[in-house]
Amino acid sequence: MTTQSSFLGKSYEPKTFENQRYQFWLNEGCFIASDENAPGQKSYSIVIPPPNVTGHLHMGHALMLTLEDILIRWHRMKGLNTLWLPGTDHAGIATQTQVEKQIAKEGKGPSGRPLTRHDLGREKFLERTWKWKEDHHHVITDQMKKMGSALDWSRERFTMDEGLSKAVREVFVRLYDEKLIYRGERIINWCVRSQSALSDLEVIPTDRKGHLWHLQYAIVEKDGTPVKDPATGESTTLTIATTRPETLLGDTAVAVHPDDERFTHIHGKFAVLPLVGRLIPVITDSYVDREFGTGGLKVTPAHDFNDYDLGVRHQLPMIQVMGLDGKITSEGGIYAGLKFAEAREKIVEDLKTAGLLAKVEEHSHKVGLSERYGEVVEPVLSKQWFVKMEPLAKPAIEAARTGKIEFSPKMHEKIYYEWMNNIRDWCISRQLWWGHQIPAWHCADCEGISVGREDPKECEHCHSAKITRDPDVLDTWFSSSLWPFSTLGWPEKTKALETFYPTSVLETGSDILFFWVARMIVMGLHFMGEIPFHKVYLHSMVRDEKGDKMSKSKGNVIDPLPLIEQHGADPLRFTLASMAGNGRDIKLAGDRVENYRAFANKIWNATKFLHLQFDGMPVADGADPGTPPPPKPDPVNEPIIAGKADAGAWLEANFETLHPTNRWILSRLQTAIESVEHGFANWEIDRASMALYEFAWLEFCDWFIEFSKLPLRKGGTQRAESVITLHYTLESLLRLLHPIMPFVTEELWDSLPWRKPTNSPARIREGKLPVATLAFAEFPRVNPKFRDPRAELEMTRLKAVIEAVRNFRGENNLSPKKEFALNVFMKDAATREFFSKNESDILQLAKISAIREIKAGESASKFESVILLTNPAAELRISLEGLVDVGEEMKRLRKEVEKTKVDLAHLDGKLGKESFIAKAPPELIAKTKSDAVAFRLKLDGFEAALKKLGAS
RNA sequence: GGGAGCUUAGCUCAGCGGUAGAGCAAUGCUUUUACACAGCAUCGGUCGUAGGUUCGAUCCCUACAGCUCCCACCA
Repeated sequence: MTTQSSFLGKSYEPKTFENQRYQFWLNEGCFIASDENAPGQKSYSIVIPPPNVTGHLHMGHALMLTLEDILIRWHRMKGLNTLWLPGTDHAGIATQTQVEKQIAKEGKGPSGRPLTRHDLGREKFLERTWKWKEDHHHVITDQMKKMGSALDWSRERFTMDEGLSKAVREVFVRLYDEKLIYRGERIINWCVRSQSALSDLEVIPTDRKGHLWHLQYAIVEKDGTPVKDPATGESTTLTIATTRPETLLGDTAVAVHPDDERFTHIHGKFAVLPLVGRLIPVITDSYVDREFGTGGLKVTPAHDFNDYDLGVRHQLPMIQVMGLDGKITSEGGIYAGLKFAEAREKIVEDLKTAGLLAKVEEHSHKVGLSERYGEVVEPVLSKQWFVKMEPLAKPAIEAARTGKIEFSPKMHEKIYYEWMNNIRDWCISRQLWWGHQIPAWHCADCEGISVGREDPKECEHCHSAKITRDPDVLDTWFSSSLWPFSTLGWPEKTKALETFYPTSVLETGSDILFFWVARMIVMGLHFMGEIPFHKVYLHSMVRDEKGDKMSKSKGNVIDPLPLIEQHGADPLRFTLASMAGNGRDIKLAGDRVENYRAFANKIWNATKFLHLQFDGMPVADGADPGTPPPPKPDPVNEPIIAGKADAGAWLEANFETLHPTNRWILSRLQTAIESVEHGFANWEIDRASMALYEFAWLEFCDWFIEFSKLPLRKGGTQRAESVITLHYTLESLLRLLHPIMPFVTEELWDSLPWRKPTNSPARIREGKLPVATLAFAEFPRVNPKFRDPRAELEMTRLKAVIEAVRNFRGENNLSPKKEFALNVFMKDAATREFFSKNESDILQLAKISAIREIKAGESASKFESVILLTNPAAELRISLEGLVDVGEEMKRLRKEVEKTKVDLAHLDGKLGKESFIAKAPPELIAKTKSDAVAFRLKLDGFEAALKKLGAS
């Protein structure tokens, strides 16, 4: 035997229960969704944005996990067949790099250099990477569990597992057959560091300080004779400004604007390529900006996206001078073999020597850096695989336009359109090993390509057996784009797909709108014929307290794990939930988490307070959480709730006769439920959080519990009523809070004497008994019967009286121990009734020794202070003798007078304006008038009191 | 170059047409048997600047300034 109050520790100590609670949920299968909905049941599903399989939990993950878990737990409590599908991403470059680093540490290759993946060979390297994946996979998944995420782990997927690989292959083959995937030689972004192509999105244009070198090109006729300048008769030269002089090796033209009169005489002529001596044509194109630089442009089709377009337009040769290895190719003549940076130096030097460098300017321009490594990415000409996006994008744009997919915050929809309307083909091949190898075989004989669901034995065009598989793998985002349906079993027609596709919501960081969200919409529509999700919720980036991006190099990374360790997962979750506002960046400061830890502690202690009311009650020790606890004898409330186990039903039945404070808190609870419901439903989770915080702390703890102490002490019916209200409200509050703070609410709820076990359809199907958990307890619903405006008004009045006295006490620095009597002049019968009814509460909470009514004309003392209330209509008079220094009190009164005067002047100002009277709405005028009357009365009262004190 | 967002108390942010709000911080008083991870009270703001619309503007409109982000091919 033990007592209820010893059930809970002294204060909130999350470490003592978080892991056990999570384990309990897992053991009981609380997060497992059913492949089929129960009769009449709806489904709700979210697929997780899969974190990098070898990654670590960062604040972005923590935010994502919190927000999605809130939606998931909320819907599960509302009775939906709820699936949150977990999984991880193979993250091509990131993972491969980590394994390469490990290999490099292990030893030296034959040339004495650190080992590379090439020393191991593709097969061995992939084996190593799989092992690395197996070894590290648990790190991130364990960390996700620490956050409390209610994920259905029985359905966990990995982008390279068998099923998903099958889906990837199926998609590739179909798109290839539909001619939506093609292979072509294009200019692409080449990352020398990773030796791979990158998509446009993986290149970050970054401001770099550089130079603008002005090069001089001699203009000649086709036969090499110099062209004379018509004005001067001198040999013509064209000066061209460039930020990348080394690319001149690959120049195949120079261009000027067709209407640029400065250059009319050189149209159709040729330029002598400096240092190289090659003759290249002068072309005209309106793309050239006359204002920039010298008005002349050098054209390097193989190494610049714009020049590539120009090259295509004018059918220029494309000379690849920058090699994939980061060195100048043999096309670069004497510069061959130099690294790009070295070549630039040498070329500038040589230009100077040759007198072809007109001038050098400082210049700031954009350089493409690799998203992954921050190193310069070079545009080069290369054969790659592409997805033709335009036809695929059309239905995806339509889906948003017709409202089938909604974006929140709204502004992201615009960004989505902007990108989708100007979409470019997606380069999907990567020269890596870790990933889905492209299912295409090249024939050595006919050069044909064979693509198929099964590995071919021979070329499908010429039947030659000399075929080799394309070595490239697919962009990681290719498999991610299939995630909403590949994870549910596609291309098989599974029950899970039928039940959970389209998913309900896609929630992720706004930074991967294009990388991921847009592409999922495209793929979902194309392959499922249906949108992949109904709503897109995009959260903002988490930054440090100064608003700076968190980065390892800056050292300002706030790691969620130590915060969980220190304060618990719930406070971290509450912090993130309360800051996930309107789409602006989240500035996270550690002390916020501390603050919400205090909140958790507050709830903890409120629950302990409730337990105190049951103190001494016998309960079974070590109750098995898996079985419903036996009904507990309840000596306190048995007489009242006899036969009725449901506190809510009892309160509803007896609502009319409840004490106003009880009716008040029940009424306020309905408002809280409404706010939470609205917040959760409308992607305003911060508001839902704040509403709960305020209800729990300010209304329930600060006022209701304080009010309840008196009846609890009194015993009898009053006590029973309070206990039941207290229990009911707290129990509802815990259910309301559960989606945001699952651990502490479950721990506390499980300690309650009257908790009811519940069950889920998935568990029922397995024949499992109900279990005591909030995981699928019913989420509170507004009960209109508990709405009570009269009780709320009564409480507002009561609070006004108590606050007025506390205010007086506070401003005069009076100790709460110092009790004094309150003389009250009551203006009407209703007020008189109010004071007599609430006397004990006022005495208790305002620390008053007695309330005495003073009749009209009667004055208690000269030394008294006056506090005027309009609601209830009363004057509180407090005798100052032996209590407060008269001078101090006069100061306070003068302050009040000043304040009231300002308020009054403002109102009078309004009322004195004819235009206001003529045009403002009548209700407002009436209210302003009555306010003015009240303020004038107040002012008179204060002035009279002041006068009296002054006279004494 | 185009676009979006932001600018409210020392800090982080709500409010978005009728006399400015919260939390934290600061200050004072309290160890009152849920909680000092607490209670009560106080201090603190010409709501970025300048115009306009309106009886009335933090809220709507215009311009400007500062910050942030996204997109884009200025060599």
